[in-house]
Order: sequence, then structure tokens, then C-alpha cells
Amino acid sequence: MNVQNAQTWQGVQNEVLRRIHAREWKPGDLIPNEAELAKEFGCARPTVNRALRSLAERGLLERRRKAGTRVAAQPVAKATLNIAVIRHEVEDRGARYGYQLALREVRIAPTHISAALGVGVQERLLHVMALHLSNDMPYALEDRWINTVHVPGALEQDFRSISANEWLLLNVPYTRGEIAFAARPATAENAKHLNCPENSALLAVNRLTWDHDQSVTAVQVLFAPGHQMRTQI
Amino acid sequence: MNVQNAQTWQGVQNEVLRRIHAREWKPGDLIPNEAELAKEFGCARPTVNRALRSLAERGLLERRRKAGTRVAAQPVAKATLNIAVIRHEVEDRGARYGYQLALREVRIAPTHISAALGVGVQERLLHVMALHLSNDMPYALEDRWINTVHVPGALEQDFRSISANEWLLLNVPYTRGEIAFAARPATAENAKHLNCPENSALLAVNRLTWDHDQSVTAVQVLFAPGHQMRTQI
DNA sequence: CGTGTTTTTATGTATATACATAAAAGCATG
DNA sequence: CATGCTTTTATGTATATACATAAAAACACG
Repeated sequence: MNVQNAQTWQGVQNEVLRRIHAREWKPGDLIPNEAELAKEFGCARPTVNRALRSLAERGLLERRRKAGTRVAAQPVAKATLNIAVIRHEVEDRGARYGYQLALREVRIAPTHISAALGVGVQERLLHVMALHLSNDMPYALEDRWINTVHVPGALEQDFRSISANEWLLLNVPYTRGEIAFAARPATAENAKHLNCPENSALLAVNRLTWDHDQSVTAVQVLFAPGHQMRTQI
Repeated sequence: MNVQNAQTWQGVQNEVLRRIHAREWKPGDLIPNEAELAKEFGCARPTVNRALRSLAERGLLERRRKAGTRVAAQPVAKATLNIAVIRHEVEDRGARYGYQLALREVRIAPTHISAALGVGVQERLLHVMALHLSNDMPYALEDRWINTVHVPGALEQDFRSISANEWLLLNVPYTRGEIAFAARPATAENAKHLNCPENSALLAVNRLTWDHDQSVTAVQVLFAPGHQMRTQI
């Protein structure tokens, strides 16, 4: 038996991974149950459970009670992107971070924003636009609407030295959110701020966050042309 | 004490989440250790461990041995995108999937491809371009290079009825990969296939996969204009 | 022979306990 | 007082055990 030190859950996981990669267990195959694996590896069932659960979370195994555990037929690669505070993102790349407030106004929002935030169409909301810089070059343009009905404190902030991005994260909790990635052509205004040609292809990240049933903020972050978001799978 | 049924790890997790959201425990705060929480909730320490570990994986807590557990000062939102087989992606949206092979050739790859795949610049690789359709409309354009040195079997496939996307996933294992998201302007060729204006902003997903130390494939998937990738956080 | 009920079974989870390990803090020693 | 060793402590993990639960399979019954 080619069983290495599989007394730890990582050991079990490695051995299971090896068998999947070596196609000893093929996509779609039912694998032995936890008790059998525990016996084979000479460890306790919870140890096997920990290993298999973790692989299932990564999408490599599919588990169903009673039905057993099978190798995912077509594993769905899960790309986890870290959406950090933009300042940290810049600083982590070893660059100097800069910040410029471009606009701060309180006004009636476009209907797609008030609809997304679930507020009345006549509601006046806080609108903030800001440019994030990396080594003095435009890095990302943040276009944000804040639901001041739920976050009145935002009205007292001028967002000149701290970005809304950072202030909200520090001061306003949220329980859930939605995030969408898309490509968008730069508008004339985007182009002016990001210092790029109009209609450049920009990576756009749209976020909508909620605190229980109250919307908090809707934001679009447009990255300068050529920007990439990377991750391992 | 406002402690609900926290005898399960989900219960503990919910209560911890509530305290974080209610700012009873503020960002950066050190929270009580596992043993204390277990005592407070009237459950065993492993139950608390399970709850806190899971929250740490989601980025809401930061844990260090001996140092204790603290609420993440600036929680990094983790957006997990599911990168499935394109056919499934289309079918899951309730649309009719279509597939057209656009190109299949064996030739010397551009240097950025041979470099990425770690093969000699003179190596002839398999190049496949294919269009994925949703209800007969262009959905995504797949531009793929396959390392035939490591995956010779690919040469026997004509990829006319099954996409390289799907064939590889079913037949060639990989142990790790890299994925990058970006926005790109449509080239004349992209525009022709995707039936969109040249220079349209396209969402591009680039993947590079490896089986241990052997590269498998490098692929760029360009989605039709307006495409969004969404997820919850 | 189909349908509803019971049984079986595999995973899911909780617990008490024990030991491992990383790292901070304290202590000792030059 | 600085440096290196020791202790302490919080998390990390393993185990035996037990019970919960979902769902497939078997069964019974009209």
C-alpha cells in the first residue's frame, strides 16, 4: 500500500488528492466511505471527515448523505478573489498610494441606483467619486452611492482624506453583499479621470452591500486599462 | 445573556457573527479564547473551534496561536467565482447551448504562450479556437493552446463535437492553476466571432493549468460584451 | 402493482479528552 | 542590559464515541 503518513487530515487529503489526480478514482466515481477510509489509513473517522469536507468545499468532491462521496465529474474551479481596501491593494504591490476626491454631492440618484438600493426614487443619497492612485498614476476610479437613510453618519464625512471605501469598512457593518465583474468601455468622464482614451476597455467591479434588510452602499470600481485580478486555483 | 441555541457550531457562528455585526466586538478587537466561549455557550471547545475556523476562512476573523483571535480590522471580502464548463454555465441559465469550432491547428506558439507553458520556443503546440453560443447568440470565444508534449492525446481529438474546454476537464488531470481576470478591447478577429464592434470592452478570463510540474494548457476566454460574472459575499 | 412506510446506511455533528505546536512572555545568565 | 532559554498559553489537531439526519433501499399493504 502506498499510504504515506496519513494520520493527519492533511495526510489523508493529500492521499485522496493523489488518487484523484492519478485517476485511481475517476471523475464521477464513488469513493469508499469514511469508515472504510479511516480503517485503511489507520486514523479516526473524524479525521477522514475533515479531509473530505475540505475537498468538497474546494469543489473536488461531491458529498451527499447516504449516497456517499464521489469525485466531482466536472470540478467547478473556484477562483477566490480577495477584494481588499484599495489602499492595501496598492501598498501590497509595493507602490505608493494616493487618493483624490473627485466629487461629493447629495442628490437624487439615478433610478437604477435607487432601485438597487431599494430606496424611494425621490430619496436624496450621498454620491462620492474618488480616484485611487498608485505611484501617482491612476489606479482605480470609485463611483459610490451611500444609503444615507441607513448610514446617516456618512453625511458628516467629507471623504477628503479617507476614502469612502475605507471609512465604510471601518464604520459600517454589513451582513451580506453581491459582487459582479464586467468589462465596460470608458466614458468621457472615466477617461478624463483615469487618463486613458475614451472607450478603453475597463475592468469594472460592482458591489452592493446590505446590513440585514437595509442597503448600505452601491459602488462601481473601474480599474485603469490593463489591470488584472489574479488568483490561484 | 442573549445566547440562543448555540450548542451547534452554526449556532456559535451566528452568535459570533451577531456580535461582530452589532459591534459588540469591534474590528481589531481580541475576542475571548475558545475555552471561555465554550464555557459561555455551554458547548465543547471543538465546537467553538469549528465555528471560529470557518469564520477565519471567510476572512472575518484573524487567528494566531497563542496570540488569540481577533475581529479582522479590514475584512478582505472574498469573492468566490465558480468557473464551470461553459456548456453548463449556459445551460444553468436556462439557455440552449451551441458550439462551433473556429480553428484547429498545430503550430509554433507565440512566445508569450510558449513562455507561459514553459516549453521551447520552437515547440509545435495544438491551438484551438472555438465559439460557445447561448440561444444561437455568441456567448464566449475560447482561444486555447494545449501542451501536446504533456498531453499527446489531444492531437487525436478533432474538437468538432466536444469543446477542448470539456474534453480536457474530463480527460486530463491538473493539480494547480492560475487564473486572471481583465478587460480587453475586441480585436478585429474577436469582433467577427462575437459579432460585436471592434474594440468593444470584453471580459477576459485567462487560465493556465499545470499537472505537477508539467503545463497542461493556456486558455483565454473572451465573453460577449455586457457579460457579467456574479457572486455573493 | 403502485404507493406509502420503515429500515438501513453514510454523512453530519457534538463531546470529552489528549497531545502538538507556535509564539508571546517571563526568567536567567553572561 | 542584552541575549538566549524556559515556561505558559491559545490555537491546532487527533481520537473514541455517540447521536442526528437525509436519503436511498427495502418492504408492506391496499
